[in-house]
Amino acid sequence: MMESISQRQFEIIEAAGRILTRAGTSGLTIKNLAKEMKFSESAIYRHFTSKEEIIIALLEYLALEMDTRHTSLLASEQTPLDKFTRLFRNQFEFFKEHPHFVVAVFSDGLMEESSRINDTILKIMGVKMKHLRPIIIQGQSEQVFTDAVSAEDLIHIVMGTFRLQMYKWRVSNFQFDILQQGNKMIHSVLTLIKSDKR
Amino acid sequence: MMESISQRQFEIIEAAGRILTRAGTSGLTIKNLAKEMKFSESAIYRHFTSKEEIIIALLEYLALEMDTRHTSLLASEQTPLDKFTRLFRNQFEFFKEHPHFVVAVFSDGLMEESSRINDTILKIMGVKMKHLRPIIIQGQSEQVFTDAVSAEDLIHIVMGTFRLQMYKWRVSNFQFDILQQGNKMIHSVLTLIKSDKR
DNA sequence: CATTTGTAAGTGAGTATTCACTAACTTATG
DNA sequence: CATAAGTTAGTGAATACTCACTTACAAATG
Repeated sequence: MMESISQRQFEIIEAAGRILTRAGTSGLTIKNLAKEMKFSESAIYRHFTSKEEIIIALLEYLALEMDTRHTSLLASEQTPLDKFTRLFRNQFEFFKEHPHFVVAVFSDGLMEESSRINDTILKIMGVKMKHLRPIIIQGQSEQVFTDAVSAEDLIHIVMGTFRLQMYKWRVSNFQFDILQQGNKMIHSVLTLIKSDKR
Repeated sequence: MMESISQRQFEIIEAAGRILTRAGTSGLTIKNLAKEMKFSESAIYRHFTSKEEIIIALLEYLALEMDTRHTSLLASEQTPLDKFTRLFRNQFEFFKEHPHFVVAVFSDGLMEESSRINDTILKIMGVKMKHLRPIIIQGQSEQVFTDAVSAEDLIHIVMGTFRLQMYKWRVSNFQFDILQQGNKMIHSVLTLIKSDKR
């Protein structure tokens, strides 16, 4: 694990992000990264021991950022419905600002061989679920969400819907407005999982 | 497009499938493919002009196979509920028999290099939706599925749930029983989209 | 204060390896 | 014997990564 990150390291993962957005996972090479940083390939290795470490730093940063973001977002007293809507709106806003994370997280092509990278991606999904789960459970106990389906299954359905939305956005090359489409989709899911269908 | 496929070509895409299952998209190289076929690399090129053609042949085969499979499956007169359940059970059974297709279809690793491959993957998703859509619409008009949410959004939610199930199966290295888990999940989705939640 | 020593962050020219793909030749088969 | 299907032995391009060396600046020391 990387304890904390230097300024230069941060610049590098930002550059990596820009490359991911522009050229996808296969475009993320040390050569391109060096070009983006406007220095030589070998200089990259002054700041990271391997390419894998760069990707993991990028993903770890996302996980941390997402966790703190959601924690502060959900701190206040609100109805489960509000929290639910806020959580996803916040996600869509974040990914709209940083589309390269969509490429990173929703691409399995990113170093299949590395189980560490896969684990970090799963960790990110875990962070999201960590915040979603209490909302769902609270909603169910307050009878605002249906309990005809288990909380875990509700989470699965909601996450699956979200992920597919991201996938569609990505394959469209970020052409449509993810905020509008995403919120529309979340509203539909919400309609489904509410106790009464109104 | 490939009109029809020779016996040898079929053997090659089968071998490609085995490699995908075992080693993922990054393991699918001409060298590995040749080894799997027990002949030299160059012999592959007697049967396909490029690696891209092999992948496309694999995906086209899946699309065709899936289309005919579903067409015959859904021919008989049945309730939308039956059709829905059958459609997905059939899918899970198919992927259980041919897990490499999960790797191929749900990996973006294959995608980036070639827009043709990307298009073929989208085509496969399209085939699935082609069969799902009339079921949903019929179900809505018969009041068995809710119409509080549009058919397109229902399709999205159902497809997203399915895809996430496949993703989980894949990252678990096909460890759990996809038939059991999948059917359980489909039952949950069905509970949600039914007009009355029973 | 002047000089030595240490270090962080660069450079450019390599390394070995892997990749998809090809040319020329041989063998098997109908 | 003509063609289909295989082989050996390459190609150039790309990959992640390493090497010896340099520059700029900071800290330690006589």
